[in-house]
Amino acid sequence: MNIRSVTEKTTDKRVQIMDQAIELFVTQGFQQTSMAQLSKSSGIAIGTIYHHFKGKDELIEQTYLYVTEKFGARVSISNEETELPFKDRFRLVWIRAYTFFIDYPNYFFFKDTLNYSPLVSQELKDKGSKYYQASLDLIAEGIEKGLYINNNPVVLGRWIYNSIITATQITLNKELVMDNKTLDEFFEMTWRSIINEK
Amino acid sequence: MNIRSVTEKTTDKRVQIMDQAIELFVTQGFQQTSMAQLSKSSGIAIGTIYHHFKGKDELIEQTYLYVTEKFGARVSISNEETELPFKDRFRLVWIRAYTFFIDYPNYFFFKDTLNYSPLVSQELKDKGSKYYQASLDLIAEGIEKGLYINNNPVVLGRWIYNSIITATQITLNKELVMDNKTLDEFFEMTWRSIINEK
Amino acid sequence: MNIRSVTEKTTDKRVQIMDQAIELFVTQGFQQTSMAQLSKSSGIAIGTIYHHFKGKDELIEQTYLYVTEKFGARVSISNEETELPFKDRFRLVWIRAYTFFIDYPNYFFFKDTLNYSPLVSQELKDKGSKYYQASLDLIAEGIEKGLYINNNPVVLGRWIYNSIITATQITLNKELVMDNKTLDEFFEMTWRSIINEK
Amino acid sequence: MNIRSVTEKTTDKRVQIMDQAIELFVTQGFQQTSMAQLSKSSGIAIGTIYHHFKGKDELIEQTYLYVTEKFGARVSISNEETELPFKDRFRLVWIRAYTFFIDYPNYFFFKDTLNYSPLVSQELKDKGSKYYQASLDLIAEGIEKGLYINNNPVVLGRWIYNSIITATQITLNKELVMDNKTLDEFFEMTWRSIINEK
DNA sequence: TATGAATGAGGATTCATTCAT
DNA sequence: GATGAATGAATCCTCATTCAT
Repeated sequence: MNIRSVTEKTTDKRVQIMDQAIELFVTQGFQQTSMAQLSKSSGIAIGTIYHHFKGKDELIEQTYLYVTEKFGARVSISNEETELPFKDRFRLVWIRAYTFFIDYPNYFFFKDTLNYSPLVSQELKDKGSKYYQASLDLIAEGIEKGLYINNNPVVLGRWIYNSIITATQITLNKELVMDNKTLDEFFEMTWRSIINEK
Repeated sequence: MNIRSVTEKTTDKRVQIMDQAIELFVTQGFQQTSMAQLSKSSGIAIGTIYHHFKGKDELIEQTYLYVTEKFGARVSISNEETELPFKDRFRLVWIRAYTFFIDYPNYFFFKDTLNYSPLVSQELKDKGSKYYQASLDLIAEGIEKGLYINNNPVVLGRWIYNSIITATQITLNKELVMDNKTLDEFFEMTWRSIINEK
Repeated sequence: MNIRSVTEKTTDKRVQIMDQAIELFVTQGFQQTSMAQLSKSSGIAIGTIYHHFKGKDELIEQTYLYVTEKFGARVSISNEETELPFKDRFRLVWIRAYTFFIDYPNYFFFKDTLNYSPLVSQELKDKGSKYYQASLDLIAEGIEKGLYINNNPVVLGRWIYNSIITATQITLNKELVMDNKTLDEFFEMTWRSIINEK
Repeated sequence: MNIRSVTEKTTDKRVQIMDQAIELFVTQGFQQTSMAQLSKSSGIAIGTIYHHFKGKDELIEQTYLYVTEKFGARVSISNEETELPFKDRFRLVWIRAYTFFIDYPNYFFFKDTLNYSPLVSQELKDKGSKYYQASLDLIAEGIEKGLYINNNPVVLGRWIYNSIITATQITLNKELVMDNKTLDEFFEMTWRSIINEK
């Protein structure tokens, strides 16, 4: 059971740098975070940062992949769960994505900001999407089975992802106390909006 | 019939500056756009820009209000339309918001980017929201009438706004040819997800 | 009698910067002279330097032209002198070039170093050579009249220029006391090496 | 017959490093060539380079001596040639210096650039000049015999060296096709300029 | 109002050198 | 000897802002 990872070989420094970078990026934004500040607050010499990452852009890109990989790991379906009914698996993934973001708000803000930034190329997004391929397969499965109203995978992907984002934003902004019941209502809102009712 | 406007007093320069600013902000981002470049590409001396706007931050804020006002103007319901059934008015607003973004992609990107930026304070957002108060009232009306499944105005507001954003993104990214039928399906997807079915 | 000049419009700062730059470049070399040091020693803010010159490279280029122009002005033949015999005019130019370098040793070192540097492109050299076009014409005149042994203008140009450089180096390095008699011997050495003796 | 050499003890690495260094220095300049790049392009770890040379300055100095030694070896007069007439020996040395530079253009550019650089101290130049002592002796011999117009060895040394440099530059810049006849004319131009004609 | 030269703090990046393995 | 990760001072350059005209 060999899990390949971007961070696998990394003993220390690389991950240390990225973890601190996320912290600062999220708090202050990309532009507002200087490499000097990252160096100081991580306790790692600025030259060392440049030894591990070609420049600020590469640092951001690598950090994006690092976070996306963690996201993908959380969101996957285990072997035993494969047998569950479609809606249950769908809910599982939806809820796991949501709880991942709630557990790691920084990762959420980091990822969310990057989606609206030219700092992440389409190429990089595609590379990152491999980490949560299983979730994309789930959408495809529904299309094959003719479960959805709209059968365009891009539309569905965005729509579902946006629903998770919205739930997360509301929770993190404390605009609503998100207990289990409310969360499930939210999920049902999403489900209802895409599924063909018999 | 007094229409108050951010741009009212402005004869020329102010609007010229903001229009060019939007162009550059959208193409290059806020940080990447320097005041010097704005001066050069607008043909207005840098000192003059500072006569009209205290600084870069104020320029961004004012431009945000300028765009938001235009958005609000488009999205409003006319007097004659007031008598239409709720769903029709709801659809009208939804479609108008969508077409506004499609007509002015720059305004869309500008607004969308700012939502994820610390450059716009909550205070400013609240100020801007007055321009599309009518749309918020529409949501409130639905709540009063008990039409929705979920009655939290914040959740509803975000959810609906996100649905418009998603449709716009898909169209502008040319991920889908958005003809009238497809667009209406998209609207129905949104409507179905929030409305209490009898 | 309108003399066009690179430095014509310049009131102050541009020339101040270039004069100080030459001083530092000659003493320390191009790479060893930082823009910060130039700013400090000239008393001109670093931003101002960048306001007048796009970057270090342009500063060096412009300074090269500035010096070359001064060189050209010194080396030219006045109207009255046009009537002098060829050898006298030739000597005039040779001696003037030499004394220019002796009067402005910094200009000499600056120009000499740049000749062996990739910092000055061929294009720029050609541009600069316009300033001493009259001297090049003098060489051409001798070729037409069949005075030289070797009739290649490039060879002649280099050879003559090298003779001036050599005399200058020896004088400035104080390897020899260069009185008028010695200098004239030096000139004759050059003359003899290129002229067809009847 | 013990020939001392800078490169004598060197098995491999030292010379490998210097050869690659010359390549880079000539192509890019001294400052533009970083030790890291030298390490990468030579395939020798940066730490190893520092084992063989104290620092960058020493590397340049040693490389200067390495090249100067090669130059000296080429330019020397063999035992059998000692009996030749003065002018023939003079020509032999002049031509050999020229062909050395043509054969090893990199060595030429390297040496030529360093002559105008503060990186090589007078002390080092003197040290290097031992490698071509025989050529300097040839000049002295001419002075003793009263062959020259000008009897200053420094003037003569520079003048002659400059003549070789000029010929080399013209050839390498392809400003002239340098066949044997042209080259000999060039040599005669030099000879004529310094020799007392009976 | 309008102009644009002048300012200098701050940012990204480079690179010679060291040292533990 | 050989290696290359780690260091941080130093460098070039940008840019929001001011102010005299």
